[in-house]
Amino acid sequence: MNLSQKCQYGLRAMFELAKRNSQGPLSIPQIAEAQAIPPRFLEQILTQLKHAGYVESRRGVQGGYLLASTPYEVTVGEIIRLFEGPLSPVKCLAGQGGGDCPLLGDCAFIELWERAQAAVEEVYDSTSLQDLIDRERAAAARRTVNFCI
Amino acid sequence: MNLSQKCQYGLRAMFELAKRNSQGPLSIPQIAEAQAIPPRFLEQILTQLKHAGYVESRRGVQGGYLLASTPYEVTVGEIIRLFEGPLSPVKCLAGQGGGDCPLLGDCAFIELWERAQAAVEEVYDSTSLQDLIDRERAAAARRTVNFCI
DNA sequence: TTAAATCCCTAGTGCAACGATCGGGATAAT
DNA sequence: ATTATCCCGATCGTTGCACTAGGGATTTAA
Repeated sequence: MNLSQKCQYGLRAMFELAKRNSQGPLSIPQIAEAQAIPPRFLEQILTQLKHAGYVESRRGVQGGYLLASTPYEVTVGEIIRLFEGPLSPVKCLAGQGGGDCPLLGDCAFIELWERAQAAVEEVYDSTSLQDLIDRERAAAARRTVNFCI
Repeated sequence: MNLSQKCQYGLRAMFELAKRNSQGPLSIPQIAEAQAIPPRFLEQILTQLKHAGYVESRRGVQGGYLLASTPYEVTVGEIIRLFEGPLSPVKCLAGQGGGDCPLLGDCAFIELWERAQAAVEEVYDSTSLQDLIDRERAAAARRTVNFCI
């Protein structure tokens, strides 16, 4: 069920990069401050995102990180899988070897786990970074209207 | 995402009690063997299930544990919540106090987490122990047919 | 050419949760 | 009285998580 802090930081970093996609590279301190992430920890997270091909980096003065693709192309599901592995509630689904389940074969729960996994995958895989940006804007607009009323 | 081993053991124990509901109390060794659960660990788990009101116990010779209600009345969702707490992917949804999220209020992700939580809740809360028993029987029947063919 | 800003890599650390075990006590049936 | 069972509290080893630290490599700018 639970997503790790690292995964959430990773998503927030990607979100920040997506929001300010046109401003050139964002440095670690910039992202860290905007999204309240410990900077040295963020460094590790960005390295991981880079190795997986989701961001690019520029070194030296004025350097930083950039999205490797557009916010429309990246889904939340991909990022979560990068940090958490398969989105399955139990190990025996995750590992293709079946893990070490002693009830292999006639487990009454497998179908249940598969359905739960499919349900969250539907949500996460159908949401792109751009969707998050759009929703944030919509929420901000709603807040403004409420404030006026 | 992941359910703890303890939670899975708890579900399997409940499932075993449900399957053999009419046979009188099941002892810890009986359940442990049938479901491949370390006996001393199972003891703790059954205690937890008892305190929460899901099972009853009989002491002494011929004692053991019984389901406190019918397999139709208990959902998988309840049991999972007993061991794992709220079915939310992030802390800030789980704690009614909002946890310690520094972005409280204008977080672009909240709606996403709510949707993911609702998706798994739909699956887990709509499955009773009896459903699991029925599905296991159906799966066994399917295997028999395949074997005959 | 030097200096500053930035990313890059490899450890290492403290803590809490998890999975499991242990010892010994209470209770009930025979 | 004996035995089978549950009951309770403590403990223990491992692992993963969240985070910190130190020192190096590049690139731009002055």
